[in-house]
Amino acid sequence: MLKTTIELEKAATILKLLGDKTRLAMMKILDKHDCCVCEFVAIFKTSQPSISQHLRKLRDLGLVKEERRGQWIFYSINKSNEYYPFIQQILEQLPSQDDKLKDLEEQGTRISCC
Amino acid sequence: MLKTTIELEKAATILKLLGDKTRLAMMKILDKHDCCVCEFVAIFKTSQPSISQHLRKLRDLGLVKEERRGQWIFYSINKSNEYYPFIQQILEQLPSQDDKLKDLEEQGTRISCC
DNA sequence: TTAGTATATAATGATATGCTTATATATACA
DNA sequence: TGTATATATAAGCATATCATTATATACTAA
Repeated sequence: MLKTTIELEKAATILKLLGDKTRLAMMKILDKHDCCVCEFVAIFKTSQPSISQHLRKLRDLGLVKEERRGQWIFYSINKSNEYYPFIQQILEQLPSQDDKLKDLEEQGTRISCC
Repeated sequence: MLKTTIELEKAATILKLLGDKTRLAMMKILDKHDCCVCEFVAIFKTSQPSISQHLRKLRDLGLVKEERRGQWIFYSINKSNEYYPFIQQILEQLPSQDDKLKDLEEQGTRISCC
């Protein structure tokens, strides 16, 4: 168990952000693998702008980082964020979302860009 | 670390519920002490209906239980809820809210009903 | 029974959220 | 340069959320 505590209001802000199934699944996936936007678009049944908007919210709080690699923009968990330990403890309790990525690989979608 | 995992959609629902500073503080307080509604009304700067509505949401998901004691209705954490371990790990990382209760005692407000 | 206290619920309104469509920007490549 | 691809942003809309005020219900005690 972690000893550190986190200010309650800040915790509420983070939990609210994680309290959306798309963002929560994104964070769970990102905790293990970097991903580009097109992968998320393929994984979740929603539009590209919707994915971008979710990522922006996560980025605005510093929970994820973005990095351009050529044509693509890869997102990764920001492990140096001061709230990462708090978030990680939550993510650890969630089932792996690797099956979602695996489905993409089988479809060949993941290989197309990443 | 807990071994159990929790369905992702259910986790998102719970996190969304906890993603409100009033409800999150309530849960943190309830994790240590039972409380009646009038205490919460005194602690938080909001109306009694607002408090009741927050408690209803927590109750609807089975996160808290209510118990009438005469004129008052006491709320307590529902430790037998299947998601309690998940919630507890989150609450553990938050700072104690005992100061809020202490303030009430000093004002004499807590003693009035509880 | 009546008055007072504690709590819940209903109705309403302001603001937030999350999606969609349309468009802008940046890169890759022929 | 022109076209295609990847991503971000803007605008608009439907729905959700959270507070407030008003009212209903339940219990207590005179």
